[in-house]
Amino acid sequence: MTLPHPTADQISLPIVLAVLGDPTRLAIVRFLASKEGVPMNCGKFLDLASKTNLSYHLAKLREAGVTRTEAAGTSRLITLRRDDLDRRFPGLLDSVIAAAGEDKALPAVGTADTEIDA
Amino acid sequence: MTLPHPTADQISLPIVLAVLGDPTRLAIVRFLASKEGVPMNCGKFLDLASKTNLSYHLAKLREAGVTRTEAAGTSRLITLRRDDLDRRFPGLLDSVIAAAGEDKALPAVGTADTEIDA
DNA sequence: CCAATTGTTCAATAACTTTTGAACAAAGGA
DNA sequence: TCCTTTGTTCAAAAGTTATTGAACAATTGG
Repeated sequence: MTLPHPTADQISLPIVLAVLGDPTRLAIVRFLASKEGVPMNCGKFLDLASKTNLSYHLAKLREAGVTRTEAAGTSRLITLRRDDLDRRFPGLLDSVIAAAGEDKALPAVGTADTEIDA
Repeated sequence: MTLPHPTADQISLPIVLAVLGDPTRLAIVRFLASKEGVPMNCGKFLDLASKTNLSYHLAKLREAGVTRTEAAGTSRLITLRRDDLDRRFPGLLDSVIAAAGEDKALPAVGTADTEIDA
């Protein structure tokens, strides 16, 4: 039931970078970061990709150690592993998120549909 | 003759992250960062990959805007585009390089062969 | 129990990336 | 000029990643 997650020291920098290098996953992470503290389920990301495809990308993020996924009834709660990432790679997550904000080519985080029912 | 490089504002975050997510390219960037100021030609990276393969990876880095490549006789001078990257994505390059230093799974930068003839 | 909700798995496919060797090109020194 | 050095290009092969739809599983509410 409990899904496999790497421990903090198993998190690999190249894997984290490669995982964040995908625009869909970067958008997921930005959205998580913009709502830190608010529990997110997969459905919250449905405007970013199809349900099946989200399952794939969320698994990639989890396996890389970027997110934590916990079962909660029929839903899953997805959170950023900010503590682990900050301990392991200080400043990295913040600079990536800030950089994403600076990249005019990227869509703004938290668009219409995803905003409802916060 | 002059190879194509993106302008600073054409540099894309997801592309930079994806490019740095490859272990060979991350090693190249770490090596460049450890020798900033010292002009590097492709041959300096020959312990990281074959000549042909290096040509491929160095082109990726250049096209992403991470490095600059200038022709110099029969050689090419490769430099990190630190100024452009820092202006565009403040702190990102430094945190990636620092993170690479923290990642015990990555090989140490600047190994034997690459050290000769600095 | 039944139905709805939420998300996963599977197999197929498409698309991209990496790696390789052989052949080529340009510059510079003997 | 010829040879060496340095690096590129090309086509092929191998490997990897992303995307899709159909089928499945688990939980919860009626």
